[in-house]
Amino acid sequence: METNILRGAEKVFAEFGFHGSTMDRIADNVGISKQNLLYYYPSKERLYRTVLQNIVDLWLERMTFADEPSQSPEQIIANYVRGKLELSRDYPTASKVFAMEVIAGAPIIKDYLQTRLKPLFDKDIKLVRRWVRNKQLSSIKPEHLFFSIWAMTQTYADFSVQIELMMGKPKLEQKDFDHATEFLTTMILRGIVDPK
Amino acid sequence: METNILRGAEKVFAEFGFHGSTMDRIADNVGISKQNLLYYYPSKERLYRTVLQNIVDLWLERMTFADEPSQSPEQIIANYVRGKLELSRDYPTASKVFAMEVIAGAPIIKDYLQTRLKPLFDKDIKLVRRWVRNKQLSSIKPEHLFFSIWAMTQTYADFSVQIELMMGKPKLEQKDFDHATEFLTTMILRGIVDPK
Amino acid sequence: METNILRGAEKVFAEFGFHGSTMDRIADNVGISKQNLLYYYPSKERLYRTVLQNIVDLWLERMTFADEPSQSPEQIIANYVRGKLELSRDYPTASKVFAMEVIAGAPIIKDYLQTRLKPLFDKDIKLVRRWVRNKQLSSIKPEHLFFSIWAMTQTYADFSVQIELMMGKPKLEQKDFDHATEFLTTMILRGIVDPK
Amino acid sequence: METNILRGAEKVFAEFGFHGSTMDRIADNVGISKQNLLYYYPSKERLYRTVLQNIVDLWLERMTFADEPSQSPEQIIANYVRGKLELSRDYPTASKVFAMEVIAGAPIIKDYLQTRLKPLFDKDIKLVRRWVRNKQLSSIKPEHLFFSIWAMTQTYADFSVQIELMMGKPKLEQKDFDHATEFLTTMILRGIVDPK
DNA sequence: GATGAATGAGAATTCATTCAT
DNA sequence: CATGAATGAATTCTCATTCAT
Repeated sequence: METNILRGAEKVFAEFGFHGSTMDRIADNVGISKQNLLYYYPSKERLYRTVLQNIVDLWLERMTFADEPSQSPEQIIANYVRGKLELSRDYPTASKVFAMEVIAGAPIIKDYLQTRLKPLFDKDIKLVRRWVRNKQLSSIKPEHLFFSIWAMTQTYADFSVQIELMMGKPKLEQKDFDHATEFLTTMILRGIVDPK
Repeated sequence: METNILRGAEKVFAEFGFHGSTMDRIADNVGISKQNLLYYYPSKERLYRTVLQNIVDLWLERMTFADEPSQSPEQIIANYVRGKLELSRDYPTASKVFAMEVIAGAPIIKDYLQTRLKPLFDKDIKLVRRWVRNKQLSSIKPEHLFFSIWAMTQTYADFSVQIELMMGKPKLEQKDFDHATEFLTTMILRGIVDPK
Repeated sequence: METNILRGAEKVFAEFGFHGSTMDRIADNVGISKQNLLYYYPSKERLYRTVLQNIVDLWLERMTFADEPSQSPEQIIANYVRGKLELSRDYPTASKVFAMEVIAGAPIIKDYLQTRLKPLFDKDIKLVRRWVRNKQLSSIKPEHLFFSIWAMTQTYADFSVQIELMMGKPKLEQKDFDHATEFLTTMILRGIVDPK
Repeated sequence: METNILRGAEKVFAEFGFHGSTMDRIADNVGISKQNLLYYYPSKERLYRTVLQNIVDLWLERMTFADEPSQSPEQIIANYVRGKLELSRDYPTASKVFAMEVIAGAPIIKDYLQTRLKPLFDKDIKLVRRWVRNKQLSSIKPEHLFFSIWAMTQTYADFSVQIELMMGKPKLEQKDFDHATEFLTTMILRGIVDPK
């Protein structure tokens, strides 16, 4: 039941934002009464926090490099992009809720990002810097590489409506994600690795 | 006065979303009374639509290539990226309002995007296709190029809080936008132009 | 168990009044679950009535003179005052619940007071009148004697917070009740008995 | 309007206590809409505090001796009792609200009593002590004199229902207050002044 | 233009109570 | 006896909006 609720709530939060979502609508969406919803989550904010927490946990796990020392920078980055795109494909509403929270100034998860994401980010930055020093990558600012990858991959979830509109189709298909993967990995890798 | 109101409203809408923004807060932000605000804009939705309209106009103008037949693809794309980044730097709240609207499913501006942006987008796509055909660009899917550029440039406005957190600074500076410009243009161009 | 519940409920009712008391809080106070509380008392009003019933029974028993024909008026009145003060000392929360009920207009116990207390009161009034006729007491209105005694003795329970505040101590002690007894009996008896 | 509201609210608070009073009922009582009530007092607690504040101000003013150095202790005390009884007669609902607040532990006005009433009380206590030392009064504990007078005079407001029930009349009349005044002043003065 | 007063339509909670197990 | 789940009926409070001045 709790899982059902969280799924339904996530969908509503993604569409209406925190303030625009009503407990009534969420309850409807889950198929229970508003009071029963409040039985499980004693307040809207608590429910939102729980939804957000789950999302952030899922997110953090994939916002940093998998530690695979045996792989080349190219392989690691390609895998990373692929993983992020899969996340956008499989959890689009989660991505939207996360996006809205951050755009609105991350009032709830600021601390969490600071204490949890930042250290992992710093570690990854160092790794990319080493690759640059070793001439495995061209001379780039690693921070911006990450901001770009995050943006480009998450946009397929967050801005899906715009993308669908531009593509002239009602829903993104697997094929589109394949193309995105192909495009992004190719562009990024060619863009940041010096030609031999 | 109207301009003042729109500026204030935009800021509030960016932070709280449509539903989370109250006429009271907007009025406060502008420095007038709620009733006076309603004198200028007879309803909250009307105010929101006006804000959004202004944003979209600004946006559309820059979401497509400037028509400069004398320039090379590289120059056009580089200018485009630069322009989009300037927009993010100069109108971050506008960008956020636009982003929230689109993430929420573009309930208000869907039609507008369909009728106004889509044709321009199609035209640009054709242009890029021609460049590809002429081997001026490598063999890429043009749609994804646009989605990526939009995402990467707008992220400096929309996700500024996250970026600032990761950079460990309270506010993005001109220098950061310079680095972003440098990084993005370099990566994109190297990424989509075959080495000679 | 029932006794435990009644004790806990009385405490809560005394602090929050009928409307301000929740079954949850009472259950908490007793150390059982709300549903279990409802197993013993099927409704909040039923519980309140029971609490009140017990209090009123205790009260009525002491709101009238003990029938001791062998004693002098002075002795009877002194004993009465003493007894009422002991009641305030030993059952302060009961007194408070009773007080709140009466102040609020006695919606529940009006009938009970009418049918049970009134006759006893009338009997006592007659007795005091006889004493007055016999010159054992000075010429007073007996009703007001009772209202005064009730008020003065119950105030040590009902207004204990104010009294403690004025006395500058966290809790009334036995000594304070001794002083009150001494003061009240002396003042009352000197006040209503003609000096010889 | 504000005065109307406060009067109506006082009546409702006196009958139902803070928790039992609803904004709806108060609004009804005043003859305005609930929302309009909230326009004037933005929350129930704020309204209650205001009502209580007014009452306490009225109360404090009369809970201590008027400073009349020219008068004898007997005169001062008699006037004091008279004044308190008038207060009970003229502001019975105010008295009830005050009583309920104190009985419930004075959650709101504890501080106020501590900082405002206590100093005045201490001053009066000292004055009575001097009278005792000067043999103008018999050897009594002054604190208890005050607690008793407060209780005896306020009971005609707070416990009016019980008193009316015992007197067998629907409402206390001026005559009853005259009798109470007569009874109380006589009993108290004879009770605390040594016969000459 | 500007502002005080008023209100209808929600929305989040609270809480007593019921039901099934 | 005890407890998790569920709900109807309030109740407080918010907020856009209207109206009169």
